Amino acid sequence: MNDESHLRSIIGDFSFFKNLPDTDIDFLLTSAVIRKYSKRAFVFTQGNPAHYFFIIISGWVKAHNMNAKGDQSAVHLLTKGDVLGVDTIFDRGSYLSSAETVSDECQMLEIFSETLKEQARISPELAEKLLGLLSHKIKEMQVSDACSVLGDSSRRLACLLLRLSSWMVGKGGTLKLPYEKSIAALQLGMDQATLSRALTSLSDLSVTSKCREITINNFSRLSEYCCVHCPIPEGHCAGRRIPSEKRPQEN
Amino acid sequence: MNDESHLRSIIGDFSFFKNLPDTDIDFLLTSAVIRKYSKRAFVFTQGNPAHYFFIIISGWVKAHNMNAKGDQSAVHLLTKGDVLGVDTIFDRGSYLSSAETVSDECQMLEIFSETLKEQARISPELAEKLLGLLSHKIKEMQVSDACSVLGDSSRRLACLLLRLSSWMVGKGGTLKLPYEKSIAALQLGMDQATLSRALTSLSDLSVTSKCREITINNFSRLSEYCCVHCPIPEGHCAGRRIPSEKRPQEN
DNA sequence: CGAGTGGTTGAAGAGTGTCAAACAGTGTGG
DNA sequence: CCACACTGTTTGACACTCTTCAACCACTCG
Repeated sequence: MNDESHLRSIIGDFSFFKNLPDTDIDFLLTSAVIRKYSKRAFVFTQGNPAHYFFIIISGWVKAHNMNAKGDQSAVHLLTKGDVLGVDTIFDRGSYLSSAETVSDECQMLEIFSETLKEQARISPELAEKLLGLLSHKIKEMQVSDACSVLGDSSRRLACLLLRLSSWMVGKGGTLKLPYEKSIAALQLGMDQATLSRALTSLSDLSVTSKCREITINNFSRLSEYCCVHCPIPEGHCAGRRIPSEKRPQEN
Repeated sequence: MNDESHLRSIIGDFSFFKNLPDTDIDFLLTSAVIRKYSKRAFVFTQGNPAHYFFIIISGWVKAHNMNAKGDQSAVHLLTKGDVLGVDTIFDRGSYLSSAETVSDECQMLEIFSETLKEQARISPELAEKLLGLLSHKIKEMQVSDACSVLGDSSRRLACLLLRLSSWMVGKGGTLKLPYEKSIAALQLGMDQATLSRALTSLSDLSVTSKCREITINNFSRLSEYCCVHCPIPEGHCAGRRIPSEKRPQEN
């Protein structure tokens, strides 16, 4: 399979390209490449000029800022279908955060920023797609902000587990944490030791763990434990599992 | 002065309308009104359908989420020139947070969402303006996220003071806090009592206060105290006052 | 004057960060 | 096969910051 048809077969999955006119897709792909990264590779670094934006094809990427002493903040974890760096194109021109892979076999679709910007000027559909994308990103930031004020560390961890398991159906199940616990601790803004203790304390809510395999026996019980304190309104957080009779209606 | 010319005289100041074609402005203003709010009025409430977006003409507005128990989170404070609710138009259709005025004499320019969306589809200039606006909002959220991990409460307060005084020139000066200290505490994610103590502790850095009048005698000294711990790269935070030759080396 | 609001201060306790040691899993090399 | 190093994680002890709750103060307004 040649590069061109390989690209096309992959992008069919991604919501970014859904409902975009073929002319837009064709034009964007003229400058697009797929690049592979190993674990702990930097995709880009804060402060550097932003020539590309990225769509994650596989793997997990940590977007973060780092101060002079190496402390990290504003850690967001992104995966398949998520987008990196669009916000730089229309405001800054340099990356505000760094992006570093935290899993093996990360693949990114990389598109030249100027191409995107150019095409957005002549395609209302692309422009609207990007507006939706940025709006969605703002929403996600608000959701993860909300998690960080949920109260104690156990509740914040519970919130993360619920969001990571939002694709799972049924009453409970086992989840493989897609990245290291120390990374999850960064994401939650707590110390690694605190996360470890928080996970232990969740055994009261029948959450058990063995290495990175975390078993949640009762999603709705966990959800009642933390989502009750969450300020995000109904229907905006996929993690929430409070049984439907307890909330008005969900879509 | 009639409504129409009054509107036009006001919007000249706002970056939102800068470099927009007259046709766009004309069309947007067909549905625009200016509304006044007294202190502690809700502009909109989380979860409600988003029919309007807002440009703040004067006053300060607190955007926040509230959980079932009344605890607030994700508090952002906005003022003249800032925009409320654009992100809802292209992603959700309902407000994710609530907006409440926190100062007297708040005036908002209110534009019907559908009008904006419609016009953005046919005007590349407007679409690009909105893309820039959303990108900028993402940046601001990242900056305020960064503030919240600056370490202890004194440093977080110092960060806020520097950002609020970023328009001031010279070595130091006196700033009138534009909203109540309890609101600032919410914004910084700390208790009101903690903020009060933090402000006292900043007297070591010759920051003094009398009610809402806060005097900072030495911006760059304050900046060295907190910005050194900040992960936001050079040139992205208006609050930073560290002379540029000093930055590279630390610790 | 009393009531109401915004802010300060004090004492006590909970929750976290820090530091350090210990442990488990993996890969390497003899 | 074991010894060893290396990394990721857990656990314990301790210090410290922040929240909580309370009383109190300063100021405004009827």
